Amino acid sequence: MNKTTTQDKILDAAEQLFASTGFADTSLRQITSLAQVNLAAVNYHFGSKKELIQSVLQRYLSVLMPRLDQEFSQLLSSQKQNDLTAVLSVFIQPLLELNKVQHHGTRTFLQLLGRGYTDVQGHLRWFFNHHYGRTLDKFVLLVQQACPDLPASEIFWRLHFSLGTVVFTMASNQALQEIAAADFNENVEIEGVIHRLIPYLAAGIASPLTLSSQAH
Amino acid sequence: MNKTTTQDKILDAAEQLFASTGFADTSLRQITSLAQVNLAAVNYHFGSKKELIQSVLQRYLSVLMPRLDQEFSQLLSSQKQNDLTAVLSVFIQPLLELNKVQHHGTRTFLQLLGRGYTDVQGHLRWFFNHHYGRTLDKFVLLVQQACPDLPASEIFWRLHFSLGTVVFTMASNQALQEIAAADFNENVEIEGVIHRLIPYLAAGIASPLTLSSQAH
DNA sequence: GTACATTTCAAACAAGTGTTTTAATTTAGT
DNA sequence: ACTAAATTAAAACACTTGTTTGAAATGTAC
Repeated sequence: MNKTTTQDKILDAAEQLFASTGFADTSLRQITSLAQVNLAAVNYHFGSKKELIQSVLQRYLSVLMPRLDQEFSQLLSSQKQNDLTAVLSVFIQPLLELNKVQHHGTRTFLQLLGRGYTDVQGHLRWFFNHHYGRTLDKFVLLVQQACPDLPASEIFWRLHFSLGTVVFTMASNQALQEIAAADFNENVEIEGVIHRLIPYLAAGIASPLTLSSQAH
Repeated sequence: MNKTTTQDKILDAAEQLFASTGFADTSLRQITSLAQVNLAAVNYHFGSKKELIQSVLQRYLSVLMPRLDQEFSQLLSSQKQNDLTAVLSVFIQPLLELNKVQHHGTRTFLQLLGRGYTDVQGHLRWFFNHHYGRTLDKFVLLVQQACPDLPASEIFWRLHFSLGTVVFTMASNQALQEIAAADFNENVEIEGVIHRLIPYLAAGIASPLTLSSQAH
């Protein structure tokens, strides 16, 4: 048979357009046109555009987040002192395994994540925290254990700095890849970007407290 | 007298709405309504929404960029070896002086910068590079001098990581400030955020090359 | 094969967008 | 004060958006 349902055709087309153009700048007509499906099918199967967006993200999050949660728990229960690079490296494998759920799943998901935080500030942030807040708490705890000298507020800021790095890099991933290819003859896959990110993030998060940063 | 022209009323209202809501999500009717000005005035005085956006940014960039350019040139001509933190710290004073051009000018401009890079990918990027590419080149050169061990391609990636940090932090500045105030009783001004950013960015950019990052 | 529920389809809807038009008004020069 | 230019104003334009409607088509169970 191998028939893909209308729902799946919509999800596939939507995630592709969302990743490359953003949520707000992708119209339902573009999606249904690419999916070769009637316009009304989106509202019939998903209810609204907002719910379609959440469904697209859920396909990845439902695979990724339990996997991450398990890794975090395992690291938390192990007695040995975890250094920051080890904690951050936990993301690598689960992220790369998203390539199993879709062609270029890792790249697509990370781009979607970037779009999710830059395009819409409201309902996606809530959606994510509401569903996966517990998992996130475990990660923060691990970072705090790895950086015992940093006050919680400083960690808060630095983790958001890091979120910005990841989100922005992934949202503009295509443009960056093109520039890197043109200027440096580099052809970096998404895996390469991840491996470049980890040391950068680890160094930033663990940077020593300075007088100027403490004063404010 | 003290009469503010229609153009200025539009610019003031526009920058305020653009900063808090983004360029795409702010309509001309919102702007003209807040400015208490006729809708057609935008097209009459600025031509189009796109040109209005550029004008809003220009008010700040025309002050900031020549100032930065001068600082960069000075640092380049000085013979002593500049360390990365010193190079990054060059931004602080010129940025804070934007408070002279407008109330909360620094915060507003940085938020606009964030919106500029996340909302629209196309014409603002071109606009910025076209007008201020030379200044940017000087900055990149200074960073390369401060990090002689890093290959140019690695610096390229890390500077874009850093751009992401700044842009994302500034775009979501309001939300972050609110969380920090609620969770840590912290009331951090934009100046405080800048002083927290510098050590984080410096550590990330200067982080040592690792085997894993070199392999990809 | 008939009855029922599910899904598809073309069309229209209501609301919002940036922009243009045309006339009225204000401002400035002589 | 008169004329010409610059500005403001209300209205309409052309277009896109997400969503809804009601009829046709398809699938499913008895």
